[in-house]
Amino acid sequence: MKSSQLFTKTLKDAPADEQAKNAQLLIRAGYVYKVMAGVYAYTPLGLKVLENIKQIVREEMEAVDGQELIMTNLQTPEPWKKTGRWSEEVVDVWFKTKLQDDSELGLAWSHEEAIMEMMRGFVKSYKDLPIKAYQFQTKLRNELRAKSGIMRGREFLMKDMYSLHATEADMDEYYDKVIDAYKKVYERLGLGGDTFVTFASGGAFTKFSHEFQTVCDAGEDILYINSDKTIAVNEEVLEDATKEIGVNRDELTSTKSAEVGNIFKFGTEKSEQMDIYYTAEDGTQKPIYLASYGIGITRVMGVIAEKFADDKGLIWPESIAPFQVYLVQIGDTFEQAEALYEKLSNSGVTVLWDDRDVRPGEKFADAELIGLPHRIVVSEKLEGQVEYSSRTDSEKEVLTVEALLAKLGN
RNA sequence: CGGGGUGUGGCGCAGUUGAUAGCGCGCUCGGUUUGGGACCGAGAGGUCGAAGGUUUGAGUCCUUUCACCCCGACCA
Repeated sequence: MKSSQLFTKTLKDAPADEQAKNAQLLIRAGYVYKVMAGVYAYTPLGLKVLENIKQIVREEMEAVDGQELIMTNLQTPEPWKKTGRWSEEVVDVWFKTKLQDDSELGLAWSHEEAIMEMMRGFVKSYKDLPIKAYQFQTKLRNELRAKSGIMRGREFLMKDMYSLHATEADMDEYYDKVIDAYKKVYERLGLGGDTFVTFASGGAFTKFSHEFQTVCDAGEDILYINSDKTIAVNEEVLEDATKEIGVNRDELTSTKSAEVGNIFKFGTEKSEQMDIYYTAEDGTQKPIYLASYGIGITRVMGVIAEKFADDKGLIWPESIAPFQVYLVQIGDTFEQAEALYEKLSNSGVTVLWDDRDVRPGEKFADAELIGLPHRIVVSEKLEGQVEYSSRTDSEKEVLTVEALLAKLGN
């Protein structure tokens, strides 16, 4: 894509009403547009990042037999009334509205009840289980206070998967498989080394649920980690968890972290509350075991923006960058740039070609702000060769086009 | 929801003791430039978050209200 075709413009100054680093950089570079507190639009560059994150998550969910679907944002109250979660005392983030005939609706903040209601008609027999279904959906939550840019919004994109099982053992086994799948996701997102599976507070029916916490200064949680990084505990449950696993609190060091995933065993609670049963092999009616698995897609994007940025701008991991290469065209080199653009595109390398009629300094500054992994310069000075540098290492090398292609792995 | 702060062109800001708005960036046109956000000249663009009030006169004072940011509480 050519830079001249992007409708977004980069900004030298961040808006004064944003403090969070992720929001400042994402707005300055043209990835997001703020509509109101906690509500952001994703412009073409930002959408590409989201789609790349989604694709990684999608592949790993498919690898554990997840089936993708999409549920609705408008929800009927009945299923939520059965589980008690329509009550604003129980769930205080509901956006509620009404149809013209005055009947009530809720705007989706989660989908456990919704998917169970849907499954009522599909799960009749033990032969129908297990079921693993996931979606990417916009969640709407009327948070008292939105903050930290796109890391805690009132409208955000989430991957939520639900698994339904005939037995607890089957649920437990699958739950552990999803933990491994999640680890692969964070690994591929470049967060592997800094992301921990932690004990977290859960409902009465599971002593602990698990969170995936990524070390991040902008996070809202405090994580306690041991020296060889094999144990990480959320401060919320520090007392109980240290007792449970028998570690001494003094052996743990604390760090700020952001919750990038949350998995949860509901067990048969929803099934029983909603009166949804399957027929077992022996002909009896039995409740369904439910577990849910969330990853905040937009939050992950915010965490990555925060963690990897430097004083010049964003730094995207190769796996989710909107384009692989920022092509800086200097001087009267349009045809050379075009040929290189074609060549790279044909070999599967995505390129943002800065074809604008602006001075080189501005292009270099924008290359850094936008944060693509690789920068290539085409200039008359280079006499047909190209200059390569990576976003994380300012050392430049002059290469032939062939050598460049080899370097980019083609 | 409690506390603190801020709202002036797209963005960042200035407007002293009240006299109907100014700077930088960006934008348009012309020219000179062209490897690290150039320079010269000429322009366009705001009624000062909103409503009400005081006053001959309000961006500046008063009241109400809305929005945004930060801290806290909350986050099933």
